[in-house]
Amino acid sequence: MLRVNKLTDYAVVVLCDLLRGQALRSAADLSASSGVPLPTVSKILKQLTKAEILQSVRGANGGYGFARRPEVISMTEVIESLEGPIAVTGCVEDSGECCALTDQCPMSGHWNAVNTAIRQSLNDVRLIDMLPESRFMEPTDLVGSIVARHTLALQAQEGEPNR
Amino acid sequence: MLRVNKLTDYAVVVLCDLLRGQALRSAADLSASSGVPLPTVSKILKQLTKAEILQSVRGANGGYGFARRPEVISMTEVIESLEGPIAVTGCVEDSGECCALTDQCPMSGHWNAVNTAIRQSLNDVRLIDMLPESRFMEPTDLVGSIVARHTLALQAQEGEPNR
DNA sequence: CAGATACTGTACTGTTTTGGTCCTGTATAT
DNA sequence: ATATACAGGACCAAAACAGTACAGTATCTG
Ligand code: FES
Ligand code: FES
Repeated sequence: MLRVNKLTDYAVVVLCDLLRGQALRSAADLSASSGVPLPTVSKILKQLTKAEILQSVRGANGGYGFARRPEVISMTEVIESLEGPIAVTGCVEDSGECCALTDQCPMSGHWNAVNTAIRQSLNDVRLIDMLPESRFMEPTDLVGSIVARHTLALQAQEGEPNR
Repeated sequence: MLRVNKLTDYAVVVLCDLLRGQALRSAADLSASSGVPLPTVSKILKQLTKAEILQSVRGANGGYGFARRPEVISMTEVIESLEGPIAVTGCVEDSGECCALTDQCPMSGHWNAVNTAIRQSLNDVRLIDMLPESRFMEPTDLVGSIVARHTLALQAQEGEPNR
């Protein structure tokens, strides 16, 4: 049904959890507060880190935090980091394979239309759009406050507001 | 990777095949000309018929044809007919279930944002957009000619240009 | 009416993907 | 040193999927 992985689902839960709270939270901590079992949370966090959505700090008092300001993170990135490039079929370019009927296939690459359509719309949904505003203050202040808290807490280290 | 079923993939191939050719084609015929094995094609056609995208005629000289003019068929319909309602997670309304963490879930239903985003963009892609124009004439004439051929061939029977 | 054609519905099975867990290794703080 | 935490990868059970098969029904041809 055009489903997103369960892991991706969890990822958003965890990320939202991380969005309000200390800048650095351990996997165990996030597991407890989100209800997702530790090994699973761990797996997710590792992948998000590799995708440079999160950053990690090892050792005692270590944990995970956002690698950049959360409001620049789109759902495309979150989804792609958990399940690889968005490619509705094998026939979409840069996804290697083509379907078994390559030769006679009447529409080489036309799935791209569908694909880019989806990707496009996903780009417009940001991670913070998944947050229930109710738990914060006025929507208008929402972004500002999160950013403030996190960018402060993210003990400097960089900026790269890429994209 | 947010993949669509392989069956859905095939469905589009077959539908495109059906888009150029007689109005009524048997499953065997479509199988031969598309390269997709008969039992599989059959399965697909049955589902498309149930979704009222195609219509079927039983008996000798029977077969499948479009149930309505092809240019009003969106990819949303095609996809949904093959894999049920588009619902990226179990948490989307009218898809029954909610994820295991229902109670503490920090964003009840916020996947809806993603969901409608996808559905919206999919609505803008029509089946005929999947056709390789190259096999026809000028893109400008494309829609018109297909429509002409098929509406003629569709031996009247109705109109319902719904949506 | 007989026989052939072609769709309908459903059930079954092998394969692939996914979800979830665990274990070994490495980095950091106290 | 030792405890804390992340990193990476291997592993297995469960679920979803792809593909096939078959018994049933409708319709056309002659
Ligand atoms: S082989 Fe690429 S669309 Fe079918
Ligand atoms: S329980 Fe519905 S979003 Fe998690």
